[in-house]
Amino acid sequence: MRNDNWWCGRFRGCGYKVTVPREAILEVLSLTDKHLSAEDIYLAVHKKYPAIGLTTVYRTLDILVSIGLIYKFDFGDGRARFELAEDSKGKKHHHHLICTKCGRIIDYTDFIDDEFELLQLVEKGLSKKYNFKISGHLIQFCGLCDKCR
Amino acid sequence: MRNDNWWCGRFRGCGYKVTVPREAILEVLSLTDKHLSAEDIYLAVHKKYPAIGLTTVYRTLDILVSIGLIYKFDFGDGRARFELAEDSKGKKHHHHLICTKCGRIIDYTDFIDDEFELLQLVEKGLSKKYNFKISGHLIQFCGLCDKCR
DNA sequence: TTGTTAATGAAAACTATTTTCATTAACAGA
DNA sequence: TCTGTTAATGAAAATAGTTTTCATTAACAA
Ligand SMILES: [Mn+2]
Ligand SMILES: [Mn+2]
Ligand SMILES: [Zn+2]
Ligand SMILES: [Zn+2]
Repeated sequence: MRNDNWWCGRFRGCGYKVTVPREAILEVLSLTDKHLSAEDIYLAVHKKYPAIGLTTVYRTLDILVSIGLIYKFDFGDGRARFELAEDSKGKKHHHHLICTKCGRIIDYTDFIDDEFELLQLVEKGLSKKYNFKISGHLIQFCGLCDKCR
Repeated sequence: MRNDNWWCGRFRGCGYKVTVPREAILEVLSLTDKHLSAEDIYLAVHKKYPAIGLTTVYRTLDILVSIGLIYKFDFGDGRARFELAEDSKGKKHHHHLICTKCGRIIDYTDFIDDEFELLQLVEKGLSKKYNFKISGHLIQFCGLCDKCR
């Protein structure tokens, strides 16, 4: 049992082994506030561990999404982007503001309480009406940022 | 001036010619309530006009998105999906409920007024705080549909 | 320490989408 | 209606993100 990072428990609990690539990938994600693509992560990880392959990055990201440690987003630039889920560290639940010109992403938490209140109401209503088990939501605004408008 | 469909005006007004492929693609989109992929549209159009190519479908969809006649969505299945914008015909503004297991998409308009009210508030606040010119929003819920839960 | 088996990396495959380029058709003006 | 200009088109090739294959390696339970 090499390491006792906070994620090892969740990882082993789901039947996955704790490996060097997996730890390296999670470290990269936990040290940034950006929304990284698989290749971004590969390049960052590559600096410290040049032997880790892009395939492993993709595979690990799939697992991390499936066990809820990270979120996967599509911001319309043709590649998936990832960010650590909020429950673990100091991360707060937030939504996104996307510049359609330069691709800049802003995390915002303003009005999140008002949004949460409405989300509760809507989720409840929808799950009853459509007999849906709702597990998540996506809210984002798009437009032009201060530099692009 | 061959045709006088409602979209011809908008089309010519933006400097685009009205062509057989463009009309065929818009017809397919206006006759369905589904969320079609480029290939879906290509196949549908192909039945009536076998000469129309997939490339033209992609090109036309790009234009239609850029002039606001259709919306482009990513529902996580690896291909873009399209649907007619609401302002033109009997279409109402709506949001989406997505089954993560079978991929089913449900258009819902329930609570849309409450959502709209909040969106107004949030858009106003965000555009002031971040000096963003907001042009659109995306709201969707994901979970398991009645058949998959 | 060892055996089992999941995890890995390189290369190839896959797939949605875009680009290239020669040909065709829309339509403004005559 | 006819014609010239030029945007639009379709086939094929290229691109790029992601997934699959398969032989090798490493995690970890015993
Ligand atoms: Mn974020
Ligand atoms: Mn819809
Ligand atoms: Zn911008
Ligand atoms: Zn379903």
